[in-house]
Amino acid sequence: MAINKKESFTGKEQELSAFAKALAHPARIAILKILARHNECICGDIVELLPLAQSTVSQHLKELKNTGLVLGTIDGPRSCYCINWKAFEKFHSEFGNLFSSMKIKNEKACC
Amino acid sequence: MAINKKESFTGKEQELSAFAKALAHPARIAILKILARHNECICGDIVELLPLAQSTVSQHLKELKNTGLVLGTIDGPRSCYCINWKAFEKFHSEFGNLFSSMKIKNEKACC
DNA sequence: TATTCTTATCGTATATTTGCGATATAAGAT
DNA sequence: ATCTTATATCGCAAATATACGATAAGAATA
Repeated sequence: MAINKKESFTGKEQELSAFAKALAHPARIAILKILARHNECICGDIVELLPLAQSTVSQHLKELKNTGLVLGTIDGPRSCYCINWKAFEKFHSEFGNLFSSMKIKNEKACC
Repeated sequence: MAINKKESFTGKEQELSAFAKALAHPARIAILKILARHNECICGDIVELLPLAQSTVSQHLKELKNTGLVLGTIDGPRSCYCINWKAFEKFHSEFGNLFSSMKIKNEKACC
């Protein structure tokens, strides 16, 4: 029970769902927006802009880093994060592909 | 602890993350693709196309229905599902807005 | 060296998700 | 009326996600 069946799906489906999962929490969307807004890389200032504890924010950042949407480097005593635009672009275009490939077949609701 | 902090974020952030969550599992992406591929509404044939039990597929369909991406009607003894193109379009454009609004500010990675 | 500041990680509690089998429900067929 | 067929829901187990405080680790500073 509750065995992970995710591997039974195609690579693209797994990839897309992993991307979507990264955005599946408002805090992570907020973090991405903050990172985009501040041109320079922001570190712990993110914590001050969010209603979450420092450890929680760090966890969300780790998830975004794991999916590749965010890059991080250590800058002296602090950590510097920023958006990985390349991965972001890939995500965007793959979603566009999914949407348009779906629409090719059908456009009419039947229910 | 583990109190739900999702309400602390903006409506748009919550909405977008809810949409993303709907796509955050490969099975649900596969279901959407199946629904798009078959022009007419497909019911339990989805179960045969997926490596999941009937009850599990029904649950995923319910989630897609709850987020509004899928419509369902009862058609005699069977259920008929199809994509809610209107909601789908909204999702698509809102994601596009997020992406482009982020890119306006910055385009250069700094890490 | 001791202190402080920043961030990551650990441990823990709770909530949610995923998945299945069993059962209920509802309509058509016998 | 009973049986079959299709689907939804219930109940449960296991896995993951969310959130926090406490602590560790690493670098700059006193």
